[in-house]
Amino acid sequence: MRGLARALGVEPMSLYHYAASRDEIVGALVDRVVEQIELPMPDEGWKAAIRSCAISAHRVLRRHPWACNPLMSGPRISPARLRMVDALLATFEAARLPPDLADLAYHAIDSHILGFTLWEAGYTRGMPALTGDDLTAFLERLGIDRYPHLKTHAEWHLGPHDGPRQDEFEFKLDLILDGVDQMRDRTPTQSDGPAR
Amino acid sequence: MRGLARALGVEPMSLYHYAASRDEIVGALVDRVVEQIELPMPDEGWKAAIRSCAISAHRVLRRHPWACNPLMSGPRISPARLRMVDALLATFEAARLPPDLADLAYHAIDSHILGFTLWEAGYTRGMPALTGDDLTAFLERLGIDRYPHLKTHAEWHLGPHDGPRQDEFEFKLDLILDGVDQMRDRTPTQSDGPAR
DNA sequence: ACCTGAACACCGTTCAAGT
DNA sequence: ACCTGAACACCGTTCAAGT
Repeated sequence: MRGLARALGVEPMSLYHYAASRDEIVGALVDRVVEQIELPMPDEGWKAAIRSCAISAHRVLRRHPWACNPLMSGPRISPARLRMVDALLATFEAARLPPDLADLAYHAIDSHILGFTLWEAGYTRGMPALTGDDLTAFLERLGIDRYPHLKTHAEWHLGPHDGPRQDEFEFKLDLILDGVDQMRDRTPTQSDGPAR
Repeated sequence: MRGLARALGVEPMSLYHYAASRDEIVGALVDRVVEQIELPMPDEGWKAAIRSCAISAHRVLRRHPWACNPLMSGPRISPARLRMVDALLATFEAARLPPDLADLAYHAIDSHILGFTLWEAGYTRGMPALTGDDLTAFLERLGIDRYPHLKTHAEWHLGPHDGPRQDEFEFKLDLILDGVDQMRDRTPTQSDGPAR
């Protein structure tokens, strides 16, 4: 509040003429972020549609990590958020997922988008570009020798990992999508035929 | 700080004789939480071991949701945390996962535990035991009719879901574990034989 | 060694008073 | 209508001073 007021060249209390509370302002800002997420395009198949929407959400939220916590805590009833939820559910429905599987899949995707992005933000913030020497010194200081497998893992990280690293968000996303896809094949829909 | 001091019947500044900062106290409390998580037992197979450790972590963290954010943001170098990370990596190593897959799997599990639990906490906090009538009124007020698929989904939630609901944490956890397992089978290890 | 009073630099927010 | 001064009830933290 005070910072925003200063940026606007105004006293903090003036803000309360335009917004009822800090939460209202944060909620509006979150909505501007969520608006930027590309909605799933149903004509490319449900998996590809969900996939590109999730990747878009991740890319957008990575630029605004502060928005993850407001989105996760409390019922975000912002229009953009509702629109996105509706579009995701529409995609599952068009794919003829049975409602209980659609529910599981939707929650899995939603929690992956928000949870992973927040986890990732904390992770990269915790590792502030430590170069090799600083990192080894850091590791020594906290008694890395008592954790041999962690040490091996850290040494592997420092070595030359061959080839481009797989994107971790997409890795986990595909595990979810492929798993749901397999369950969909095993659970026949009401019409009992493949979705067309 | 002030609340803790009041609970101890002491002035806030006295605390700084025992701890350097608020973060130090929070870190110590987080460690007491992480200590309660059951470590993976290697003799039951890597999948079952990781699975029961993750479920234990979820159960513990669900009782202390405030610990998720401190665990995610910043490098938690607490002993219990390091011990758990080391045990997870040891399990992947014993299963002869190639290091790049072990890295992906470990991050997927870690982000699932912390990210999902935090997501879940916000979700259940946002839905504070709304009974049917309150919820329908709430839905009407925010223009649910503009989101038809969300409306269908909400109505399904209100109806009688047949059978016991699958645990969502375990659902996503198994998607990760099974997916990693399949990738392990496709990627031969150095010794080129099945892990014994 | 252990505790505290006074103080500092922060928060979000209210309300009556200004123009 | 739009802004603000003064004030309130909060934070975490420091430091010199108490016992």
